[in-house]
Amino acid sequence: MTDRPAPAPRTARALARETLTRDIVGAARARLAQDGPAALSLRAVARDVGMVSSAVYRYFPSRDALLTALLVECYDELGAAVEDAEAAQREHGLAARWLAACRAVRTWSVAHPGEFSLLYGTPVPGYAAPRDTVVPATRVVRVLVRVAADAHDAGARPVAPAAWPGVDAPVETVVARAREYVAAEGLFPGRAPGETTLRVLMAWSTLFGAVSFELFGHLVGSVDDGAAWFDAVAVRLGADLGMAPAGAGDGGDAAPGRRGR
Amino acid sequence: MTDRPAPAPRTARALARETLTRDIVGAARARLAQDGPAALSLRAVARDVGMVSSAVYRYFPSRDALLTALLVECYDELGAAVEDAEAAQREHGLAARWLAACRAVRTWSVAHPGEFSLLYGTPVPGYAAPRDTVVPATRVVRVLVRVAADAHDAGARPVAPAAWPGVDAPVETVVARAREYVAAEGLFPGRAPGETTLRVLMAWSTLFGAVSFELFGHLVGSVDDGAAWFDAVAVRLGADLGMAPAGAGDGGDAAPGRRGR
DNA sequence: TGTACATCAGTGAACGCGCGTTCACTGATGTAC
DNA sequence: TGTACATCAGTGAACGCGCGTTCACTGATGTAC
Repeated sequence: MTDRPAPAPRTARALARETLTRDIVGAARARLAQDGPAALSLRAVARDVGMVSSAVYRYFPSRDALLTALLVECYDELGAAVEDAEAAQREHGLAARWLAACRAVRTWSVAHPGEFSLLYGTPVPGYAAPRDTVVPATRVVRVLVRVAADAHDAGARPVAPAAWPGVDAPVETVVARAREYVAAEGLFPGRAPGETTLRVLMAWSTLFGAVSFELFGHLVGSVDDGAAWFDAVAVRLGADLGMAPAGAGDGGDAAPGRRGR
Repeated sequence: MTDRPAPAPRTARALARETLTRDIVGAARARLAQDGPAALSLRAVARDVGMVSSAVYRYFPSRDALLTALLVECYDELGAAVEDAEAAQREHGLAARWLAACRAVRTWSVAHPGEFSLLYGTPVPGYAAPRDTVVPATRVVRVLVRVAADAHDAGARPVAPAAWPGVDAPVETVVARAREYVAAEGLFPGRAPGETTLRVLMAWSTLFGAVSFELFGHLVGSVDDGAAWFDAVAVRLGADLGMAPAGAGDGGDAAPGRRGR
C-alpha cells in the first residue's frame, strides 16, 4: 500500500497491460467459486475475459503462474483485511482487536468462498506453490500473534492444562519452530512463551477450521447462524489466551498480574 | 460390523462382483492421493484395475455414484477408527477416551491424506453429496459428544467466557440446532448444555482444522512434529471442556462438583 | 513533425491428450426344466 | 446329469467435449532518428 515500484512509463500499452492483467486475475477468481481451484482453466478464463486462449500467454507464462498470482493476491487481500480490521480497533483494547481480526477472517472468506478454497482447501494437485506465496500466507497469523503478544505483555496468560498421561512433549518443544520464527520476526516483545504461542497456533487452526466447516457444509444441521457461531468461537479463543474485554472485571487489558506496557 | 444383509447366494459371479467392486473403490481411493478428489477419473480407475473404462459402468452407474461410495466408505472407516479407539479406552477414564478419539482422527487422516481431502477438503465442484453420506459423516462428532457428555455427567464444566461487547447471541441459541440433534439422537444423558455443546463443536472444528493445516502444508516452518502438536491441541481441547486426567487432582473424572454416575 | 523500424498484443489453427458416457457385441456364468 | 435359455461382465469403437501449450501470422503501438 505504501511502496510502489518505479514511476513506470504510462504508455497506452502499459496501461492496457495493467488493466488486462487485472481483468484476467479477476476472471480467474470468479471462476474459482464455480469450478473449484483444481479445475481452474486458462481457456475458460480467456473466454470470460473475451480473449482467445493463447492470448493469455502474453500475460502469464503458464497456468501455474496464474495460480501463483491468484494465491499471492488472495493471501494479500485477506491479510490486509485482517490487518486493517485489527488496526481499526487499536484504541478499543485487546479483546476488541482480537475479535475484529477473527471476524475479518470469516467475513472475507464468506464473501470469497472460491478464493478461500484456493488458499485453505485441498492443494491443487501437481502445483507446488513457490516461495513468493510464503510471506503473504503468514499475514493473518502475524496479526493474531501480535495481538496475543500485546495481551501477554499486559498480563494475559492462557491456562496451562494439567499433565496428561502419555503426552510428554513439553510445550516449548512442540512449538519450537514457531517460537524461532516469532523471535526472528520480532513479533513478540521478548521471548515468546510456549503456552501462548501454542494457543495462538491453535486459535489460528480453529478459525480456519471453523470457516472451512461452515463453507464446506459440515455444519449443516448443527449451526444455523454462521456469524453468531463464529463470534462465539472467537470469543472463546480469546478467553483461552487469557484475554477478557476491558471492564469485565479481570483478564485481558486489565489482566491479573498486569504490568502495563 | 454386526449387521450384514441377507445370506446372499454365493455364486462365483456374486463373489467376483464383490471383489471387483472393492477393487474399484480401492483403486479410486489410491488415485485420490495423487490427483485430488476433483480430478478423480473413472477412466484412470478403470486402467488401474485392469478394465476398459466402460466396464466400470457395470459396477457404478456414474462417476458421482463412485464418489458417493467413496465418501460413505471413508466416513465410515474414519468413524469406526475413532469409535474403536475411544472404546478401547473405556476403562481408562474420560481423558484417555478423549485423547484416543482425537488421536484416531489424526492417525487415520495422516495415513489417508487423499481420503481426508475428499471428506474435509474443497467439495468436488458439480457434485452434491446425497443423503446416504450424512449419517456416516456424523460418526466422529458423535463420539466426541458422547465423551463430552459423560464428562459433563461426571461434573466436568467448560469455563464460560465473560461477556464480550458486541457479542450478544446466547450460547443456547447459537447451538440450538446442534442441541436439538443431540437430544433427538439421545447422545446426551439429559438436556445438552449450551456451553459444552458449543465447546464440542469447537473442538471438532479445531481437530479437523489442525489436521487440515498439517496435511495441506500450513504448518511448514511453524511445527515440525505433527503428532506432538496434535497431542498438545487435543489435550487443551479436553481441558477446555473441563476434563482432566484421573489422578491430576481435579476436573475430569473426579471433577469439582462431582456427582458420580 | 515525419518517417522507418522494433516491439508487442492478439488471432486462429493445430498438436496430443484425457474425460464421461453410450452402444452393439461376444462370451462366460447361472437357472429352469 | 444334460440341455436351452436368460442373465450378466467385459470389450472396443465411437460421441462430443475441454484442456494446456505452441506457432506463424497480422496489425497496432512505441521509439529512434
